[in-house]
Amino acid sequence: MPELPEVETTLRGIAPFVEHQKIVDLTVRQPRLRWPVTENIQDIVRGQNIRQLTRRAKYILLGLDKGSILIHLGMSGSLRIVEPSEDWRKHDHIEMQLNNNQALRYHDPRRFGCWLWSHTEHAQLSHLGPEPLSNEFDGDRLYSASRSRKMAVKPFIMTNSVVVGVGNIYATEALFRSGIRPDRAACKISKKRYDVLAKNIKGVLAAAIHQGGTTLRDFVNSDGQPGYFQQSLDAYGRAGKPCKLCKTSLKELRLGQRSSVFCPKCQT
DNA sequence: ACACTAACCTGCAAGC
DNA sequence: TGCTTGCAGGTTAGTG
Repeated sequence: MPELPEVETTLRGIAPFVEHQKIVDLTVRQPRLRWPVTENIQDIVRGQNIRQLTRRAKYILLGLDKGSILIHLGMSGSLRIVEPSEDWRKHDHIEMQLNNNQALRYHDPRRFGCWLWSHTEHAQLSHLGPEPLSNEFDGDRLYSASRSRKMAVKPFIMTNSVVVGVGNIYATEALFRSGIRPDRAACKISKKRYDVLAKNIKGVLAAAIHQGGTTLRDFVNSDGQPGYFQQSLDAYGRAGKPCKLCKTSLKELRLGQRSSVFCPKCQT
C-alpha cells in the first residue's frame, strides 16, 4: 500500500478525527514491529493532547504536548478511524482511544511498520534527503547528487538520502514519463534529463495524491475508499503489455531486487 | 563514500 | 487438492 501518496492520503483522512483530541488510552496488542513499540508508550502518551499531524518522507508524526509518535506503515500497514466497539481483526496491532469517542486503529500484516515515541527528534528522520514536492528538490539537486554514482538511476532516485518518498511504483512511472531507462547509470544522465525527471517525480506524486493514492491488492484509505491512481499507471505492473505511447511490449528487469518495467523503445 | 545483500514478517498466486 | 516457491508497496544494518 503505502508509498508517499498513500501515506499522505491516510494522513489527510485521519487528521480531522485525531488532531486536537486528547489520548484517553493506547492499547498495544502486538509490540513486535520493525522495531519494538516504545516501552510503556501507553503510560507516556495517556492524557496527552495531539497537537498536530505531519508527514516527513513516508513517516507520519503525531505531535503531542510532550514529544511525538513516529508511525511508519511499512509495506502493508494501514490506519483507520473506528468506533470503540468495533471488533478486532487479525493483524490489528494497536489502537489509540480518543476523547471524541473514536479510535485510531493500526493494522499491519507484515509488521514492517513502527510506532515509536521520542521526546526529541527521531533518529529515523536525521539523514533524510529533501521532500520531493518541495522547492528544495529539483533537477539540479539530482544532477549534483548523481555525479559520483555509478548505480542505476532507478535505485538512485529511490535512495532516501537523495530524495525521500519515491518508492517502486512511482519511480517506475516517473522514469517512463521521462523516457529514461531504469538501468541507465545515474552518473551518465544529463542535467537536462534530470530536470525532466525531477518534474515528472513531482507530477506523478502530485497526481497520485490528487486521486487518493494507488490501490494495490486491498488498499483502502482511512475512509474505506480505494485509491484511483492505479488506472493511471503506464508502466508499473504492465510487463508484457503494449506501451501506451508506441505499442511496443513492455519489458521487465530486476534492479536491487526490485521489479522494474520499462518500454525498450521510448526509454533510452 | 558507495554498492550490494540479507533481514525483518505474512499473504497470496503460480507452478508442480 | 495440496505442497513449495517466489514475490509484494520499505528501510536499515552489515559487509566488502
